[in-house]
Amino acid sequence: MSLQNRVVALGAKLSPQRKLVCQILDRATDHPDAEQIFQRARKRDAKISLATTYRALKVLVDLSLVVTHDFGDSRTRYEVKEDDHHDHLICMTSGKVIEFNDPELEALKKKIAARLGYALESHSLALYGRPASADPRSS
Amino acid sequence: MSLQNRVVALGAKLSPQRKLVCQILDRATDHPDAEQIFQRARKRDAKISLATTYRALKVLVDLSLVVTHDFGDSRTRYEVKEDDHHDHLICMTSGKVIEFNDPELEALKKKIAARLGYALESHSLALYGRPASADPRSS
DNA sequence: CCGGTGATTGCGAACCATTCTCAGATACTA
DNA sequence: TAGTATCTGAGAATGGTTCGCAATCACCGG
Repeated sequence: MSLQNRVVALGAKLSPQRKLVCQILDRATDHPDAEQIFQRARKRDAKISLATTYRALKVLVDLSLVVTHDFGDSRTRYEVKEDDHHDHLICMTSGKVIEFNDPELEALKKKIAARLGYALESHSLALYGRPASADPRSS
Repeated sequence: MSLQNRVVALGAKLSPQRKLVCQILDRATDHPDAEQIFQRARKRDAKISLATTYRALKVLVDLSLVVTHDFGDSRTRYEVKEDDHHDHLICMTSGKVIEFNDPELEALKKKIAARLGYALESHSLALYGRPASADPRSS
């Protein structure tokens, strides 16, 4: 189901601006920050404001339809929350973000929390690395 | 070896202000942010500025003697880098930060990066959970 | 001891991402 | 169609962090 349909399904209002932000996130293959989302939104609605972009993103995050990431720079990245959870590896050479899913890792995180007496609610993980193979400049 | 001695060992200057910041970090058992470190420094040097506190922290981080953490609020936390690496679990009920070391997790992170073709250089991990036992309000 | 050179400091201004304020525009309800 | 609540754009405000600058300090050769 598309992000905007899920917004409606949850009973939230879907203004033209929110719809636009939903569509941009649905189509995004990268992990854009608010400014990038705002710039993309602008191309289809020259009047949309950055504040409204932030407000739409907050609504989506509050509905748990979108998740945020912090990749070490000081900008919050946004991504549609999919059923298959994944974490990220950031290439320190090219800046590229690689998604990965590792069931063993997921299980281990829960296990560690449980061992400490906690029920895991969420987590943030980012791996930072450089290409290991022959060409360290490859992206 | 104390943090300030390590600074000297690396050939960096140790001004009274930097020395003070080093001592505060060495004694800290929590994960203070810059403002907290500044307030603690003030108690022994009423003239020290917040900017100098930030500058001293930057020197220590650049020397890889101190690491930073982001626990989801918008303040950077500082911690002396010890030989034994650990990650953190943040209690969403009390805000308490629990350190843990899990060799299996460390190995897995490296393995995942390697599988993707990367050499792991660093990572950031924070688990967020709530007490799993009888009393969900316990800290 | 003394001046020179470069690093460090305190202060306040500047920055940047994000949030807030507020008045006007919209949308649903009755 | 009026009433009420929500949303929007614009720009000001905020909070953590960094910068610019003049004053100060530390160390060196003489």
